[in-house]
Amino acid sequence: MDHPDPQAKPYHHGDLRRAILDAAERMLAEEGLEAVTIRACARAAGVSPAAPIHHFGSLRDLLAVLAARGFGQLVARLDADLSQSGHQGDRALVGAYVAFALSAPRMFDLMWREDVLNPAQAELVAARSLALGRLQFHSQTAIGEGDARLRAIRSWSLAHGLATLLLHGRIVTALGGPGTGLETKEDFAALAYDLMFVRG
Amino acid sequence: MDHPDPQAKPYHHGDLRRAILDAAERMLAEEGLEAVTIRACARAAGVSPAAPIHHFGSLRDLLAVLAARGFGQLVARLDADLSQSGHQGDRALVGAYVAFALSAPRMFDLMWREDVLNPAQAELVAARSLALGRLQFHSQTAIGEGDARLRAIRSWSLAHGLATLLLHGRIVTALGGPGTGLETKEDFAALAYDLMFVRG
DNA sequence: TGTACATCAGTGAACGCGCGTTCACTGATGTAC
DNA sequence: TGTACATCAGTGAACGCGCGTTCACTGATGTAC
Repeated sequence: MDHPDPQAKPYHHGDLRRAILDAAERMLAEEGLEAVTIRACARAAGVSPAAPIHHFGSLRDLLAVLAARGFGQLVARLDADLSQSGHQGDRALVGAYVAFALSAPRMFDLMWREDVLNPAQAELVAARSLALGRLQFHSQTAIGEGDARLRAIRSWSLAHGLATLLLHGRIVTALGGPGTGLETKEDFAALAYDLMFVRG
Repeated sequence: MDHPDPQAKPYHHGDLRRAILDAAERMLAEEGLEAVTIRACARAAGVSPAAPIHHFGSLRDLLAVLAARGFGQLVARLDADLSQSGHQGDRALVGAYVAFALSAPRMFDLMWREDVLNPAQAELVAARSLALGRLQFHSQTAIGEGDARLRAIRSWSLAHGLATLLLHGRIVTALGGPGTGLETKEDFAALAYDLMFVRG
């Protein structure tokens, strides 16, 4: 046979870095952050435990690169949902932000878990600052009174707080429940948009 | 000598449960969550590692009881700051909530770290639901338009999001900085109150 | 006031755990000439 | 087109780590009679 045996594992993988990240992302979503270890990623990719270290340097750096992916996904979602929202940018922003958090809860959590990842990792720094710039941009596309920066802080805080509390299940427990019309996370996600219209 | 030697460590401590919690709280504040281990608490209290287990059952339960303390402290702060705030309850609430988070950042973080504590621990369940009830109460003391429950969700989300983002240092990085008038966490804490007046 | 006994509080040695990381190495690839 | 050699990608065995928890135990306290 002059063609290589397709069963034979080649010594060089070809795209191991990506394969390891894919495995990490899947394990994060399905089994949680604690399941994402150097050794588990290596097992999932079929390589030795030293291979991920070779590509990422350490677990903290691997998790940072994974979180960078998360910020990239957030940006993609914001851009897709808000491309034609016009004046209502800051309102739609809250909805899109919360929707992202609910669709990838463990990734969203990881993105803020600076105790467990290397917050100075280069890819993460780049992806995060890009995402935060986008947040600021979208929050300022609305016409309204007041300091644009204040509006940005308010939109982001509201979105982040609502997303976080929803993921903890606390809002449903404390303020929702049967008969209240607020029973599922989806009810609250839909509500996110309305929140921006509440006047104090 | 017919009085007991004050140097001699008595076999029974007298108030070991409280002493362990005190040690845990101090280590949490000074060294971070990772420093709070069964063995470290035991060392700090001068007992064997099995003693904390005897009182709390497990590390997850110990941390839950510690978080229950945190919710108690939050309630105390809210009640103190808001006792005579009149109509502006929901606005002062955001300020008080953020001030608490900034004054005890690691405790605030622990209170929401359900991956690391036992969220069903009895003391924690009681303290948390008391605190959430207080939040709801204070957010509804203001006169204003709209659904009271929506207003409560908005106030709490805004407070929680702002507190969380401030603790991550992200708002200062993204939107503040030298020359912006928003440089320190204190600047932002003062701002929390103002945020409630922004109109969209 | 004593005594017997149940219960509570804490001991200290030991176990197993899977982990991240290191190390000297080998297999494979690409490149200069 | 071939060859020499540097560089890159991955191996696999080993190390040390402090941890949470268990266990059979002992010292101390309180209570019934």
